[in-house]
Amino acid sequence: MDVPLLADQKCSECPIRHRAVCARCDSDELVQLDAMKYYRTYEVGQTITWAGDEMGFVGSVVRGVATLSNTLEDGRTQMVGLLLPSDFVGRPGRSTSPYDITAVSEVTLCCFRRGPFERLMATTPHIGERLLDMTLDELDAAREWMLVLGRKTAREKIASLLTIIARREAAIGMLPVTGEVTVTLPLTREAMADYLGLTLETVSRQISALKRDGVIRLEGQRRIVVPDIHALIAEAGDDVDGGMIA
Amino acid sequence: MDVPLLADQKCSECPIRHRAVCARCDSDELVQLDAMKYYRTYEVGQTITWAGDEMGFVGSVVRGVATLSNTLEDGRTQMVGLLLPSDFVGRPGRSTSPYDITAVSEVTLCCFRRGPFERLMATTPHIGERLLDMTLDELDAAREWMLVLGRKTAREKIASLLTIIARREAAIGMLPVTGEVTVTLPLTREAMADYLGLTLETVSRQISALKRDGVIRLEGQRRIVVPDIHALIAEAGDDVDGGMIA
DNA sequence: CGTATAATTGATTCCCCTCAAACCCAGTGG
DNA sequence: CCACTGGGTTTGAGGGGAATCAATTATACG
Repeated sequence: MDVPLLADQKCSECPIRHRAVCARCDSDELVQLDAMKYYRTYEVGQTITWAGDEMGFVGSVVRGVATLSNTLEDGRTQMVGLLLPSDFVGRPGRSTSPYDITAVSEVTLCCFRRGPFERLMATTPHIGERLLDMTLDELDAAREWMLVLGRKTAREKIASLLTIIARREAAIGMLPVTGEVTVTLPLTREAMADYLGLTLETVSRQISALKRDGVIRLEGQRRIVVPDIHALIAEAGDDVDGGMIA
Repeated sequence: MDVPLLADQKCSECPIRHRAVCARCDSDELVQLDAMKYYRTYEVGQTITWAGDEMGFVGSVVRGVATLSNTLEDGRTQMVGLLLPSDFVGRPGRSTSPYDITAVSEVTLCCFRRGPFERLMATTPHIGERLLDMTLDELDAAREWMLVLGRKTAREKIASLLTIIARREAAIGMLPVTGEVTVTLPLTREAMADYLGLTLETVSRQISALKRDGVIRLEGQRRIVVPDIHALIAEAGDDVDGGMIA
């Protein structure tokens, strides 16, 4: 790994310090969090928690990508969330997750035991306020995704996913996103299909079609080069772009 | 109308007192809310706000049903939320809604001007806490709906919608839901289609099919009788029922 | 009764799923 | 060095479920 060991990292030097649930905490509050936090790391493919299982902690994704997904009895699964660095895991006041949570790359979580965290929340409005904002953002994202799932064609779905990942990579890395963009897919074709409500074959076919039409180029199978981000956004069929991408 | 006029209703006697954003407020806080609240009523079909427009207030649905929906340039629309009594409208800290909000029945809102409400939130943790809980519940509901949109067949989608409405009516009315249940649809076929990511023709066909198969009966076109709620739940294809229905 | 809106039903088309085979590539071990 | 493996991916052939286009029927309302 080319990242420093996180075992003893101070909150003040944390890479997600200004975006995570602790973003608005002052230095006193940070000291308290610092004292109660601990890190956990998950391998590629490892399950962080199964739907319905007890989860003794909540926390933030520090590094890596995890997914939330729902499954029907007969095995059909739908991904309902993509957790990137700074996203919050778990729900205060509830000890189980209604979703399977899975690491799709190596993931590091900054964890807090549920009880102490809830007690801290009760006395530290900054945390609850930040969590409310983050939750409202996630709700907006979930609702935007409902439009993708319910009304978009397979081609538009693929373009939407690539656009979203480009946006989020831009937001995290603070990179200006204009002209030629390279997106590194954190997901397999199957995971993309589960996110988009498609089959993996259809995902593969549509990616090939976008490549054939010159909208994207592939470098290996996880790197996608987008020569003109606006052409991709147009393929997504959205009304107006969200403003994150110039 | 068979409901009393709400113009001067006291919060303490409000029908949604114990479920809305004000649920945890003590009597002092309630006095403050009482002083700043005002009611607005919308006709059937009236738009409460267009996506992107300024909205000077937030509030709670007191009576009636409203919908949140997203629309693409070419007119495809996807409903992303159903607002029933006690649901919150608007977002603190943001002056526009990303969705169209429409009254599908006559709707009464209990409104608060944005500024005063946000100031009250800053000093009254009970409100923010309740709003966080409500938002987390809505996020769960949105994610559950993503599974419906992404992975269920048309027939399962219809059954899922009927199940959800039955659940929510039960929760609001505090009625025990067992055996034969009657669901009053607040939505037209087209609105159902927009919620389910289908066309109105497919909605109609699947309702006819469920009727033909004895899973439901129609009384008029808005009342649906479910002889055996468990048979309907089975049609929805869900893994395990949510526990609200015995 | 006549009009408008909502709902049902039918005929046909097409997009995506299903089933199936081949391919690519990295890792492993003979 | 190369065959062997296995996961991930691509591509093909065919079928099915929902969309589309179109007509008819019900319901509400003046």
